Order: sequence, then structure tokens, then C-alpha cells
Amino acid sequence: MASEAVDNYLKAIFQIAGGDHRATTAALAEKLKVAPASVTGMLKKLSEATPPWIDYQKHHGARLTGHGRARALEMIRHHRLIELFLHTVLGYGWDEVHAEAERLEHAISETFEDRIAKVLGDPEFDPHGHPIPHRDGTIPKRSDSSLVNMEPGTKAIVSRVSDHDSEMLQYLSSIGVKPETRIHLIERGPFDGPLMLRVDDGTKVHAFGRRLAAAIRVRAAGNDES
Amino acid sequence: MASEAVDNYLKAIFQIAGGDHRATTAALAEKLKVAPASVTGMLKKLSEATPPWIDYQKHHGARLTGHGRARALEMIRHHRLIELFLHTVLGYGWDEVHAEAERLEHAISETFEDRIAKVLGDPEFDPHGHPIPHRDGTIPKRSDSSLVNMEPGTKAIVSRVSDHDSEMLQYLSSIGVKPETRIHLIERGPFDGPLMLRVDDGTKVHAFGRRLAAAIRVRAAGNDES
DNA sequence: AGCCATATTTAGGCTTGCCTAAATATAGAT
DNA sequence: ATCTATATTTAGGCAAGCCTAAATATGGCT
Repeated sequence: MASEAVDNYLKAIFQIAGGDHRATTAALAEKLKVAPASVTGMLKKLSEATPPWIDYQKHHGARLTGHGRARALEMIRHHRLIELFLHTVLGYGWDEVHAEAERLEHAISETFEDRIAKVLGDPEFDPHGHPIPHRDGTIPKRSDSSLVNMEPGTKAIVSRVSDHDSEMLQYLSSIGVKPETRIHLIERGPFDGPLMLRVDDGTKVHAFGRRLAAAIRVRAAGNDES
Repeated sequence: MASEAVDNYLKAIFQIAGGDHRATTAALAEKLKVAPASVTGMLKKLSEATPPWIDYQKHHGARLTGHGRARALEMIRHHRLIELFLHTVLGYGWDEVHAEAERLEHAISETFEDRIAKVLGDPEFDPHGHPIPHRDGTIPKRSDSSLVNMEPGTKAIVSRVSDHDSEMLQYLSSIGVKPETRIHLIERGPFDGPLMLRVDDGTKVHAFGRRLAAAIRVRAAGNDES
């Protein structure tokens, strides 16, 4: 079977390149906090497994095979189901779930996966708004775009937020920003400057720098939403 | 910190020798399904760690230090809390919980431990009737003795059942034997022969061989119990 | 077309945890 | 007290994943 390291490589390839593009060695080294040379060695192994997890070509990075893609999606499904479970059943904070899920996703069985999916009512999105892949590998869709591209003067609903930085999540929590929160973009500073925005029609204006804005995706606020 | 292998050794030492006796290399090899030579190497490492997990003397096996005992009890607490959680919250069968808990016990955080303990109401016994150590290392007591020593003609309440053999648990389930079940020992065959007993005052008489009887502990049936 | 910065691979090594086979120490029986 | 069966250790090896330093391939720019 797949070791924990294998799972992490497959997940990283999926996150960098999606299911059908190539991920470079350098990008993987960066994401996995590992030396580039180590990545090369592992990619070779992954491509020589039977059946192969990836299609690897020297100097051209790696792309998931169907087999590898299925495994990566299974890990992502585990991760997001666990995050939601920790949040809704065990009362974990929004910012605490990621680290715990990162360890648990490798340890749970298919049975566990099915039971928590059932307890949660076969949910399609995790607490950060990320889609939870179905068991068949399809991914729930929700059209949204980066907060970075939002037009000044418009209103929008937060769709999802990156779950990787716990401090960032704590800050967002503290100002009331989470999935389904309504925000109003007042203006954008010049030269990729900060975004000035109001949360939930509040009075306070918050300044969002580039990194923060890049971690948030939004969808248009329908007029029928309160 | 302690690797998964380290945790498994500490747990095995505790299970073989308790908190204050010595476990032999051979017994550990047997329990961990590992070659005796491997055990020797690991015991040396465990005793040379700082602080040491065990007190090890050549040819005289190993005994847990306070540090090692604390860690072993923590793993056992994790294991039993998880078993109970799987059973009562996720609806796992009695016989399914052990294997899953075996993997999860190493992956959960102290936070997870605390949350499930709270959800379960700080329970003291797992679904097989085994005591769940408290966080301070004390162990809930319940006086019982092996079914093997039960007197023919007497009645007793099942107190706990070994959780290691899933097939055995399935069989016991199928005849209605679980913690708190009342049993009546009709007679014992000669020369360590089978125990003939009735379950819950039923009509059918079951024959229990040595291995089965050794896996079950019972306490006296008080007259006030139904 | 050639060059240089960058991306990638090779080579050699480390740790953890396991293995087998051969050597040795121990304890229990006589 | 000695001997033998058994318990234990030593010695040498393997695989997985990681590391660094040095060598090499690539591709974008002029």
C-alpha cells in the first residue's frame, strides 16, 4: 500500500498541479519542506511502483496517473471530512482542525470515513469552504474567484478560505470573516496595495494585504441574500 | 518524542508486566511479532533515551520507568477511549473497534483525547469492560477474576472480555455474551476440560474451551441484580 | 548559436526499525 | 558443580526517507 510519505507526495502533486497537469520538483520540495534531491528520488519510486502512482519524466516533473489521482483525492476527502467532523462533532475551533486532520487522514479506515460522512450527512464542503471530493472522485463545484480580483465598490460572499495558516484563521475569526460572511470592498490601494473592506455591513474598515487576500475566495452576493 | 514503534513497545511491556514488573525479551518478541534480536536492540535504545523509558538489564528484561509507565498508560487511555467512541458515537460493532483504535491511538492529540472523553462523559470502562486509565495515571478498579476460576454451580456477571481476537468477539456476540451479561456455570469437564454454561438464564448450554474462558473475567452476581 | 542561471540528478551517508545466522551467557536439572 | 536447553546478544544486512555537496542538463536570452 501507500506509506504516509507517498500519500503526502500525491496530495502535494494534486494541490500544485491538479489532476492533469505536471508538478515540478522544485515546487514539491518547497511545499513538502524537503530538499529537491529527495523529491527526485521519491518521484522515481512513485513512477516505478506497480501500478505507477505518477507519470514522471526527467526534467519535466510529475503528473498523477488515474491511480495516483484516486489516492490523492481519497486523502483530501479524508482530510476535509475529518476537519468538518472535528469542528461540528467535537467542537474544535476553525483554526485548530487542520493540524489534527493532517495526522488523522493517514490513520483512518474506509469504514471510519463512511461512518463520519454519514454522521455529517454526506457533506460537500468543509469548515473552510473547500469542496469534499465524493468517493467516486468527482468534486462538488461552486463558482467563485479570488478576493484579489474583486471589483472595488462591489459586495460579495466569502466562499472559502485557505486552511494552512492557523494564525491567519484566528485573525479572520476575530474580525468575523468566515465562509458565508458578506463583505464589501471599499477600495483597493494603488500598485497591488491593500484592499479596504467592510465585514457584514459593519462600520469598521479592515485593510487586507496581498497574502491575506490571496487566501480568500468569494462569490457574487446575490440580491436575494440577506 | 516517542515514535509509533516506541509506543508499541511500552504498551507491550505494560501489558506483559504491568507497571512494576519486568517483561522478558522473548515475551515481547512474541507479543510484537518481531524477532527476539530486534527486541534486544530496541530495549537498549529505550533504556538509553533521556529520560529513559525503561530500566533494562541484560538477561533480565525490562521494567518501565515512571516516564515509560506514564506514556504506556497514555497510549492505553487513547486506545480505550477511541474504542468506546467508535462504538457509541460512530456505531462500530464490538468486534470492529480494536483494529481501528490500534492505528488511531498514535495519531490523536491531547486535545482530541480530552474532547472525546468529554463527549463520552469521562467514562471509566471501554466496550470490552477494560478500565480506562485517568489522565493522572490512576486506573479505575473493579474486582473480578478469570472465568477459569469460577466455581461450578455458581452464577456471575461478565466483567470484561479480551479485545484482541475479533473472531472470538463475534462468537461471543452471537451467543449474547458481553460485559454485564449474567452467566451460570453448570459444570466443568475433567482435566481442565470445557466449561458448560448457560447465558442469561437461557436454555441452551454452551461449552467454553480453555482459550475462550481465559479471555473472560467475571465478578460475583449480587443477589440484588436482576 | 552559445552562454549562464537555474533546475535536476548523482553519489555517498545517516537514522530508524526490522531481519537472519552465529556466538555466547544463563539458569535449572541432575 | 557441570551440563544442556533456552534466552540473549553480536554482527552484518536491508528498505524507506531523508540529507549535503558536487556534477550535469535545460531553456531562455542575447
